[in-house]
Amino acid sequence: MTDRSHAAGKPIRTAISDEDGIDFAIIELLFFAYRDFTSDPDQILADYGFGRAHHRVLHFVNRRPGLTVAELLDVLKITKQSLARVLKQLIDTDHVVQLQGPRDRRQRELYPTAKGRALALALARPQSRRIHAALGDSGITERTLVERFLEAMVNPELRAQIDVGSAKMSGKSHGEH
Amino acid sequence: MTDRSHAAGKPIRTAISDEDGIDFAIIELLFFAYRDFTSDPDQILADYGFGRAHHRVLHFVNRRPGLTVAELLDVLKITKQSLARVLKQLIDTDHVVQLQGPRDRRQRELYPTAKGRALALALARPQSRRIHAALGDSGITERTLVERFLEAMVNPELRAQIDVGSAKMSGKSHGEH
DNA sequence: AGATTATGTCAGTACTATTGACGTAATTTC
DNA sequence: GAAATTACGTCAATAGTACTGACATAATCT
Repeated sequence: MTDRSHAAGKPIRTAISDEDGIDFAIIELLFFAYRDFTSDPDQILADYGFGRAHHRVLHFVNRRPGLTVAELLDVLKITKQSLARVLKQLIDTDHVVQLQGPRDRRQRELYPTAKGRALALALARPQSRRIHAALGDSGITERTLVERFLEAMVNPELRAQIDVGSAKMSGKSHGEH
Repeated sequence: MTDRSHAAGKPIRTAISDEDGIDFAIIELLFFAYRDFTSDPDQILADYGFGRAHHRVLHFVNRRPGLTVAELLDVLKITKQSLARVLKQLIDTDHVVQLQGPRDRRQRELYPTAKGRALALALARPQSRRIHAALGDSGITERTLVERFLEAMVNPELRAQIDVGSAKMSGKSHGEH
């Protein structure tokens, strides 16, 4: 099994480090940080028979109540078919409700129920605790620094999807002007 | 379809914000940042018929040449069966080679080939560019701040897996003393 | 009336992951 | 030296999340 016949390449024994100025340290840290960050809610979700997809839908429905199916697809960057099953389960279990769009009756505006809001909060709580602990541990007094870095990591053309201050989307939600 | 009969919960129309002091802003930013961060290499991987799992294996084999299968499983937090197919493909395509462990011949030490190293670099390049651009855009002069924050986001008991300075793991690799 | 839009749904597929079971070879323990 | 343990590989079955393509319905726009 260890034979490397048939012209296999020779093993490279030196670790990749900063060749070509690649920032492997932060690349790797992002992997570890995100891995553990998402592991928090995963255990709660398992109790409901839900997965990460449910979490993401629930999160954005709570953050932007009244968003339409099309808007949700755009934020999540998934297809209609992928969303269908997940959204249906959330509606069947009374975490999310659909309302006919007032202006356009074809649209379905999505809203959380009290149950859906409670679950969203329960899922966010351990994640928020982790963030606050991390800010404290790393001695970063200005959380703005982390916010700015993360925002700058997002594709420029997609930054419109973000509402950092949660102020832009208080009254009416989307694309109003 | 918009009937909410059978005792459905009432829609909540106010956006979740900072109730209970939950840090929704950073929670959401982490989602967006990671979504776009991983989208970079995905396109390159598609050309090889590979997925994110291949990328992760390739990354760690390059970062810690000579790690064993068991160590890799521990870092990735997946099962042997999940790794099997992915690793086999990387070996068959001559990106990774296995060598018999010198001390323990049951072990398979994993090393990148020149081909595997080249691919790892190609995958890391756009991610590194994004990170540097983000550090610049956000006006963070000290990259240490971001590193410290991300490291603090990782579960304390798992921080041993990280080698930030890529200095800890130069000569001998893993689990010494 | 006809085209377009928003949504839902069906069929088929792919990738990544899971658990459980079993086999083999090497090492360790007694 | 025999027995137990360890490291790895593999087979079978299953689940969650995603994909493409196609089609249907209702509402709106032209």
